[in-house]
Amino acid sequence: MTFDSESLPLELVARRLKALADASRLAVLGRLCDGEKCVTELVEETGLGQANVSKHLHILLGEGFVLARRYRRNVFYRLPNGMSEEICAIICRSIREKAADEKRALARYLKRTPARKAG
Amino acid sequence: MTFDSESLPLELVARRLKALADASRLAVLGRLCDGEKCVTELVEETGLGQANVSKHLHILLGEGFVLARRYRRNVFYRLPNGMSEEICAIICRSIREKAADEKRALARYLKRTPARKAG
DNA sequence: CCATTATATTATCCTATGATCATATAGGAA
DNA sequence: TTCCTATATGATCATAGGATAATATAATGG
Repeated sequence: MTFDSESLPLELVARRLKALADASRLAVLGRLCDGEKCVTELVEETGLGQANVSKHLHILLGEGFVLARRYRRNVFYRLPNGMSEEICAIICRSIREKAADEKRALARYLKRTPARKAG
Repeated sequence: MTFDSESLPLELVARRLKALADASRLAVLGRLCDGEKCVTELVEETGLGQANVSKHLHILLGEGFVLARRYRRNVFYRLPNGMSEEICAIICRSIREKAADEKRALARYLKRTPARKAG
């Protein structure tokens, strides 16, 4: 089956998706699209608290959405591959398609029921 | 940028991902891979409570992961397109790759430090 | 060693979310 | 209408998850 519920526990899949499904973590990943960044840079660029960023990175690291290396006092994080971009591209596309659908539906509706003055 | 944080609010993307990121909802979607099902069938096949299934379907519907049609007393739900399968395929693949990586790492480790009797 | 900087961790609070039970609504048959 | 079935909704509870502040740990320079 497509969802692999037999071979892979759904809990695992859900956990991995959950790691992505947070606006702050998406913001962090977004900043890492520019390239490797240390925690302090991510804190500055996202406006999130340091502890907060650290924890989000921990979650992302645990699910393999980022890689880390230490250099001197800094820990640099980076995107390991195209996985997260791939997923986000799908989601973004689906949101745009839905918005387009709703726009068309609204247009049809307005065509049926002639415009009236607002208020 | 790859994550589209400029053009699409990350909250929207996160919300859509959250709708997928739940084992019960993945189970429901998995059952729908066979084809259209009514709520009662989904309740039987997943073992979840009826109210529970209804609510999960509501969430999935709201984010466009399922479509619904009423026929007589039943409401039939179905998958609209390949979106969710596509995402789950990526996640499943990434989990398998991670598992394989960890297996290789363990093998290397065992090679370095010779086996000892357990306990 | 101590001081400083960078990151991680812990404790806490608050909100969001999932499960369950009970109830409401919708659709159809008698 | 009344009854039955199918689905949705509301109330409640328990738990998970995110934000923050304070503290701990790690790395380096003096």
